[in-house]
Amino acid sequence: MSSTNFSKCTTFGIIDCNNFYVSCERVFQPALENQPVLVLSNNDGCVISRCNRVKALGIKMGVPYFKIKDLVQKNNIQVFSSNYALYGDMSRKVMHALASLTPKIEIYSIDEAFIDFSNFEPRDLIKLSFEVVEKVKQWTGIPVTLGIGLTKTLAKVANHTAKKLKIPVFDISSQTAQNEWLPQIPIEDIWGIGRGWCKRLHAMNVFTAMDLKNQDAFQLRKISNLVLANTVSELQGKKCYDLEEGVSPRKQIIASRSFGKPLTSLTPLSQALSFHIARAAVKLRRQQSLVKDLMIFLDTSRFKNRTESYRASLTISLPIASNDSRILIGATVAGLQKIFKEGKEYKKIGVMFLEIVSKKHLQLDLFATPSNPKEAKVMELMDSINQSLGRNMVRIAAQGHLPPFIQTNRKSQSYTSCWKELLKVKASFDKMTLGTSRIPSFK
DNA sequence: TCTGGGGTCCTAGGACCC
DNA sequence: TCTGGGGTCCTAGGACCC
Repeated sequence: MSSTNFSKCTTFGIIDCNNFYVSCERVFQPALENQPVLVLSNNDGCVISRCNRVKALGIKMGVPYFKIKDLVQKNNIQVFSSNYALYGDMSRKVMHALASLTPKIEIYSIDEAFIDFSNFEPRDLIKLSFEVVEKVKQWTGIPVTLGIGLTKTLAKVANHTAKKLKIPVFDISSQTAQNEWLPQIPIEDIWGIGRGWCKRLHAMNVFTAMDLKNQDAFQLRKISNLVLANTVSELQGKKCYDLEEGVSPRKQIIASRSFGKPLTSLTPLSQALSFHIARAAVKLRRQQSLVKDLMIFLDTSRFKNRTESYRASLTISLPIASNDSRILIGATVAGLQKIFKEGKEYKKIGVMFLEIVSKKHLQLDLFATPSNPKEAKVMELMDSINQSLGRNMVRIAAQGHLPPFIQTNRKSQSYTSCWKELLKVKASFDKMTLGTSRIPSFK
């Protein structure tokens, strides 16, 4: 391929933070750098982030913590409850750095972003990629891996390969690289191939990324679905997914939590539900949207037997779409009473905003009274107070006191979101020699 | 004793209409 | 009482992602 042709090719990069939550904890506690570390989900339930040493011990993603406690003790693994405020802030820092170093990015998840690498000469591209990895680490402390390919799916494959090879950058754009590596990648490691498809593809003697690439996307479409056919096309280098810039508003917002200990009576359940509705409403207002239909749900433990288990949900349609926490909470109180059943041990409650509309396109009911603009001001004011003084500083009375239902025993400090918990750095200057490059020691 | 939370997209099938 | 064929829209649920 001539270089003129090459410059017209679309090329994608994907950058992925290594063991993101663990890496965030390590930034603020460098002593953890060479120790085994893992991070747990809400209520310290499951393992959701592991450093390489923990992975090597065979501790799988999503495994319940109580099942590995012995292993943790034996190997002296440092365990953290999740600290989402911290991870969110670190994510913003990483994305900001990335945006300043590359032409165009799409934030794909808390720890991943696609990059538009089109129109680069291969040599420049590799040089830039190494620079990006180095600068992100230098500016944020977070180690990252970068994969490059002709499509998003191939870039993901490249990223996966880089991690396997323990190198910071890997480019799978060339046919040579694809011929060498695709036969070594099992289909379960491909973006978009989950457990269900994996099983069916195995039955068709498709085991590796190369096997899948060699399928006829058109024929496969007839017995599968669009997503799988697109994955095959993308492995063949035919672009199906573009870079999506800007943040698109959520089409659905969910807020729910499991309880540390089961709840049995209506009042605390109602408070917990109000708490989640208020959280979801903040997200709704942030993206300038309103909700028309919402669903509340209630659940006992997933792991109970059938006779004891109970789950129920109720969809509520508002007469006029709203984002006012008071209206949303008010609308659900009666609904919760309807689905609540006495004598059950509830483990989880939550809300889903299903039908979300833009504030600009609000349809008024023929008989509805238009909302008072002063009412909207109340929510604005509440959000701004909570933003500057801390979450939940002002809340709706129905939420009751702060939720006692979430258990986190091993949370690190809120280094980036709470003045009282800023990192304290003590420098001792006694050993420092002026005029040399020696750095003071930090405690 | 102890098992996360938040999203997207697609498809099948039912209801309803002409 | 018997009986066609096609279209749209909506919803629940599945599969996948991080």
